[in-house]
Amino acid sequence: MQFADIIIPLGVENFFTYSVPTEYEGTVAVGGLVVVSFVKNKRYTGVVYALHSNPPVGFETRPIERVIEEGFALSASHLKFLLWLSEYYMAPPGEVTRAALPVAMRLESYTSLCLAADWQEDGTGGVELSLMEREVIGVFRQNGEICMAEVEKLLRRKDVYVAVRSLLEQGIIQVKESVDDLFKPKLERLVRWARVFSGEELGKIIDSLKRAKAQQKMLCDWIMYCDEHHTDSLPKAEFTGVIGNSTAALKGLCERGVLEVATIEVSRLDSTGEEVQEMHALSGEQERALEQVRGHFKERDCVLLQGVTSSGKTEVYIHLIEETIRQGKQVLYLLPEIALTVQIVKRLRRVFGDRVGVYHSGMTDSARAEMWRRQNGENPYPVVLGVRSSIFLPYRNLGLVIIDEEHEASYKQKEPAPRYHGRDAAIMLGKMNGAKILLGSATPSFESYQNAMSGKYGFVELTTRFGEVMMPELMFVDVKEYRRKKMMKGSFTPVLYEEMKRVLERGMQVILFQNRRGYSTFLQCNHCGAILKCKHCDVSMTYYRFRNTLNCHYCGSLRPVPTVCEECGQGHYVNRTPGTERIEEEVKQYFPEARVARMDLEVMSNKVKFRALIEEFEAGNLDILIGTQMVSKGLDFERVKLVGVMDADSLVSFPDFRAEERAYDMLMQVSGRSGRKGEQGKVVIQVADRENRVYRLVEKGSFHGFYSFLSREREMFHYPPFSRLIQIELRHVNEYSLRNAANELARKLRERLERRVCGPAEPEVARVRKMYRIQVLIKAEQGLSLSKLKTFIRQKCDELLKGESGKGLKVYFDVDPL
DNA sequence: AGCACGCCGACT
DNA sequence: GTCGGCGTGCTC
Repeated sequence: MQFADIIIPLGVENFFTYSVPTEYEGTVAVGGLVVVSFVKNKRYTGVVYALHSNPPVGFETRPIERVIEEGFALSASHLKFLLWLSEYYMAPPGEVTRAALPVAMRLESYTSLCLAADWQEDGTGGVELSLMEREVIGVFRQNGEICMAEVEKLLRRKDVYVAVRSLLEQGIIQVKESVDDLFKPKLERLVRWARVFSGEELGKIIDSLKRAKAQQKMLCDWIMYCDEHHTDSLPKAEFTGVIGNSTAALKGLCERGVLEVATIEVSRLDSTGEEVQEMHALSGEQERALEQVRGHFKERDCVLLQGVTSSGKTEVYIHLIEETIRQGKQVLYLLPEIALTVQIVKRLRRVFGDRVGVYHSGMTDSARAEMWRRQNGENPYPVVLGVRSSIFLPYRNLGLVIIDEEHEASYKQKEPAPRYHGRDAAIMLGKMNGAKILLGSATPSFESYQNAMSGKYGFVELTTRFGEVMMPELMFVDVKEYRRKKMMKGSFTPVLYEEMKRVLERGMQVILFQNRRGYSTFLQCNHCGAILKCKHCDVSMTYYRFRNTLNCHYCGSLRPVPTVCEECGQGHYVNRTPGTERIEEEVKQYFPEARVARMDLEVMSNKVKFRALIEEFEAGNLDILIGTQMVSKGLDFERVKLVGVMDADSLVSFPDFRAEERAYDMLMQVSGRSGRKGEQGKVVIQVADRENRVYRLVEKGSFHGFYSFLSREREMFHYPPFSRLIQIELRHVNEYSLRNAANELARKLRERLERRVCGPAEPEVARVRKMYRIQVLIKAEQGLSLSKLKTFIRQKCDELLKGESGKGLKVYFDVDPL
């Protein structure tokens, strides 16, 4: 008898052993996809992890029900890659598999029931049927093939299970498991109103839910969400994320007939029929860069290409892609976010036409499945352009991996698990496939730059902007000074105000950049502008108003707010929290003529609104665009002559050891928006903390200087790239139990890891959906065995979970957190 | 993930 | 007492 260990694509830790029916022996292979029943008669697509002949003890195995053929199997190297990911990021294989297989391929069946074909009305075989049983039969007669939940709904009661069960046993009804074909337009689950409710009705329902607090909360949140987003339905996955993830509450609301989970068909993807054009000729510098990249690839797998904005990195990529596919090999081109880089898709398609496949989260499930199948088949796209999840597609003979904007934090997946880094995973994918890897950025991550400087990666630079585009003029303006002189116009220094006026008078455009601050607030001296930092970690401390204390997000230390400024001894600390809405109001006040628009998260989340706004601005129907981070990326506007950074201090003062690195990047990106062809643009950067070293380093304009200056500190404090970090997050409903558990864990870990253990420290958002969170950070210096370390950590966490303080405790790992 | 089981608090 | 909500554990 043969057995197969199967990975079920759920967040479960273990493998599950199934028996291989004799007719499938030889067909079932490691990496293959199989259909198995798991819990009751629910079916899942699983991945074969191993085949063996050791009968498991302690439970009966169930048979594999079906083997999925037709080119859906994972290759050995694909499976190996997924298992590496699971191991490295301390994520259960099931979780990784769930991320790797498009939803449409993770079929799960809905157990449906119907009347047995051979059953006849009068042929009760002498057995008396109960009233309930007869009612159930009636329902089936009317509705044909339906599932349990529907029987319950139609009969408006929940105790039908016994009757259905009994009917099943008598053979009057039968289970009909329909396993859908993998290609059939797959269905998406949608949460929506069961019917239309009036406000009055909703009020009554909310009142009636007094005893069901979770349901009440969920319903209220849902009503608010619908109002805000002008919608009345939401895919279930999103619903779980945005509204709440209590399945019990959702179920309750469905049973009450308030909401329903409907199954909706989703459509397929389109293809481009664009004319293929010649590649652009490279400039001298680009040609030289390309030559250097080729040279490095002869000896090394990875090359870092650092190119200032508009230096034409993409053109270099295009030439490398062309060479690679000419050799019959595949290319993976990774981007941090597809939405803002439509231009790249266009450029690639202009040269490579239909040889470019695009893969991103905006695609429908079936489209993703189709892409997956195509890549696994005879005629895969030679070039895949996509976001981080593209690493999960099958690759035949990968020759080149390009990771554009490799420093972008959005490469790191946070929720849902697995928490992997798209860049690092892609590097590993490339290595496992013997491909070359090209990392590109204007402001590389310290990790990659360190690798380049140490000689592990090849390093190539592009230092001049392409064409007649000049670098903009940077002006740092001291807000503090004008504030003292009472010369501020709201949030505008006279310098920024005058520059804006000048640009607007010429009919040109302005972008104002206001950093989105997340939840944390920091304290700044109202006299000298100094920002309060932690004494041990060199990150700004987070201010908690209700406790009036300062908390270090990294080492966990707490301290009261000093009454006078520790730097100048004169001013006192004030809370800083600006916002884009206020800036908009001020603009309207000071520039009543100007046409203003705000681009924030709301606009960003709506594709139609976003595109409309960009078009308006491009067409010159808007004069001023106010935005957060997003305006710093990918958007090129001809007529923008001025970029104003409202409050650069908020970039620098994030409670994070990477804050300065990110601030540097953002200032560079923002500057890149100003002044395109011919004319030099201006960037006005308003700062209070004028002495901050980041500004000095930005002014000097040398990335290398910036890196060498800050990397010494990173090394001293044992931060990446000189150490690896593993973050352990504990969650619990009870704050005290959580603290106890965290302290116990930290103590256990310290027994062996000693000073490598930091914390427990409270995260910025200390409570999420009723769960308190706390984090323990492990710093592993170079040379320490990561796999041994992870085993040790996991072992200690398991001990904790099994012990007294493990009740109700949840443990999450984040390897290489950002 | 989703289902059964069991605890606990409200209500006849 | 009993009913129903909500947290916990398990699934081959």
